[in-house]
Amino acid sequence: MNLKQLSEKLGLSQTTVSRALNGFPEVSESTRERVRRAAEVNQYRPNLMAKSLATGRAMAIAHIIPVFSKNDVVNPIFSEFVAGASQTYTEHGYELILTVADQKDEEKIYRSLAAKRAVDGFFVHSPLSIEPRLELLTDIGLPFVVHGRVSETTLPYSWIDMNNNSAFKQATELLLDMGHQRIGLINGPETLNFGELRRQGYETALLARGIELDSSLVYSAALPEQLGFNATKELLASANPPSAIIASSYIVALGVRRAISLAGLKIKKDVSVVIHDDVLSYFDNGGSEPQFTATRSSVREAGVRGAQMLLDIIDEPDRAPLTQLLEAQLIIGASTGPA
Amino acid sequence: MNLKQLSEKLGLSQTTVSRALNGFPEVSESTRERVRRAAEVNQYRPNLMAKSLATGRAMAIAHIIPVFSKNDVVNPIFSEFVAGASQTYTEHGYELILTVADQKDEEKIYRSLAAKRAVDGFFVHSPLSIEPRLELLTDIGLPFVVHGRVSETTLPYSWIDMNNNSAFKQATELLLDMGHQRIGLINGPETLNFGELRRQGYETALLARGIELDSSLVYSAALPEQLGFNATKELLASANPPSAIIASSYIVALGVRRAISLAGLKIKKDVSVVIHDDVLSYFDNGGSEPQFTATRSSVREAGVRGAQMLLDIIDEPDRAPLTQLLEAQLIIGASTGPA
DNA sequence: GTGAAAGCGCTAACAA
DNA sequence: TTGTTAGCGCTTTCAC
Repeated sequence: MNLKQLSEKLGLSQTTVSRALNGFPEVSESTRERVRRAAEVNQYRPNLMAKSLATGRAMAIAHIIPVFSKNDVVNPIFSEFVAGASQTYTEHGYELILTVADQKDEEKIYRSLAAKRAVDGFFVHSPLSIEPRLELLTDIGLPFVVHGRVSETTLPYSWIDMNNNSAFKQATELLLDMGHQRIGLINGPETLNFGELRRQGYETALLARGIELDSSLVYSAALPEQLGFNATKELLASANPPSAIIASSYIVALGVRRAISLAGLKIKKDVSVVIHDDVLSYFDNGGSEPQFTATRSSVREAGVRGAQMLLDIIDEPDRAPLTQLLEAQLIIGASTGPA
Repeated sequence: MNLKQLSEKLGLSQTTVSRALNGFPEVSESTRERVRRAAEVNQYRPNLMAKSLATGRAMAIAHIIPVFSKNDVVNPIFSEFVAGASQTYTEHGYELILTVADQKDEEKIYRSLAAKRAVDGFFVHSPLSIEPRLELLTDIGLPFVVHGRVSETTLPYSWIDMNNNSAFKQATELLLDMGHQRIGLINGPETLNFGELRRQGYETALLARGIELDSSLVYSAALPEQLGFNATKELLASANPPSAIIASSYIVALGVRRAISLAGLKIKKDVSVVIHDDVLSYFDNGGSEPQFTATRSSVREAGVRGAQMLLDIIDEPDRAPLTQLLEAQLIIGASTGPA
């Protein structure tokens, strides 16, 4: 059933029916009600393409997830973030267009989506510290929000991010408070902004206590599961092994656990920091439950809020860039001191 | 730049330009080349909405991911599957519309997307053993492919799935061959088809060796990480604990590992079965690398192929339903016998 | 408060 | 081989 058929059935013009359904003020309440009811009964849904063509709004947002190599695993936090965003879009009548693209194809994809008029805005994931997409998107001219931040730029842009720096600072401080002096860090790639910030937080905390930085305690790379495993194995086998390890992601933590268990060491306590779904610190495990559910739902919440920001920008394109820094929560159990 | 402007620039009609660009045969090669070049130079991209309105094809596929409760974690395998599908769609000029929806809203979403003419087909995820969406989608009439299978139905439908049954049968046989007699199974929800099939595979293997089924060795539920941890703790604490445990998913396996490590047991060998990204069996870990990369990329491949199936069906809607059963690969290290 | 008509940008009969 | 024309289904001026 389309507008024409519905309006004929009602003995009204398309105009009036359209106005009634879209809440225009000049329609009488009685007609509006009659139209509403008929639309309901006949399950009338405006054709999205026709509507978009007429209004110039695609009613869709694109999320572009970059993968950095052919077999790069898609970070599970995207699922949660996107799940949250999807919820917001659905509530506002928008669709979420998802494209998982090799990093080298990204520019083409952004441009193509914009030129085709297929979307009203973009969500940018996995920002680099130096981020060429910022210029690209500013050039394209459609609204966008970055999931994360870009450290080196003078371009204004909107973003939503967890406070990675402070979270890692806190996690490190916590370990220091418990008496640990040698703390390993297995970080994500430091060309990505969050990796840079996390390392900064870690170093800030150590330096504040007068502890010298020891680069042999820090690993940083992609390939997270293997990295976690190998790095931990090396750390534990070294002459002067750390008594605690901070793992920068859920996946890395898997490898850490496996290596610790293999070494015959017992984890006496897990400490989790809620940054996305990442589990940060491993040591002294007394058997407490990691808070995966809680952490996952915090990413989803970030997706909900980020999407809301983007829709706000679309509605009012000339406002100044919006930003949101979400404070990470430390989830900890009782301290038992160093192993 | 739109068609009209481009055609005026070229001194041709819109029709000719359109035909040249869309590969219609009646255009002379010289004009076609001239048009192509101009389109390239001017970065012309047909307006998607206008094109869709004119052709009646949305050039988009919807993937609807159900979540079963508010804080239900989105299974990471979806990321990979969707990543693979995205790749196929991009190559064919389709967009992927992703909606993560509470299960109770699903019907509304399918119907709405179809009624709005926003998509040309659906991908159905997380099928139940008894699946109401099958009837719904048959009623809606748009092409669809199920990621997984539905056991109880007479409706014809297309699907792509891993052979869960045979994979779990093989995994169980492998453990049996190594001398294990008491084998735990921590399964996903058995109302979901894959859970049902996995249990069947496990039981088939045991029965074939004349081993009696012991329901106290089998757990089945959602909440995978906690389930894995709690179930393993119980299993290990029981009077007659298993010497090997089959974990039905990556997330469950996390919990299993944690519980094993806490119990002071050493995992001597991991056995992984490549079904999506799931890690199935835990015991006797000698330190071999789990093949996460390989397993993840196999899900992605399933996404690539599944999307291709759906596009094929869209191109030729009257063909019989297509199906693909992908055989799971066992990835194992050397056997060391029971713990 | 309601309607007629033009137009969004493209495709596809039908003509030439 | 190319062009003319009529839609696709909706929104939006403009007129009544």
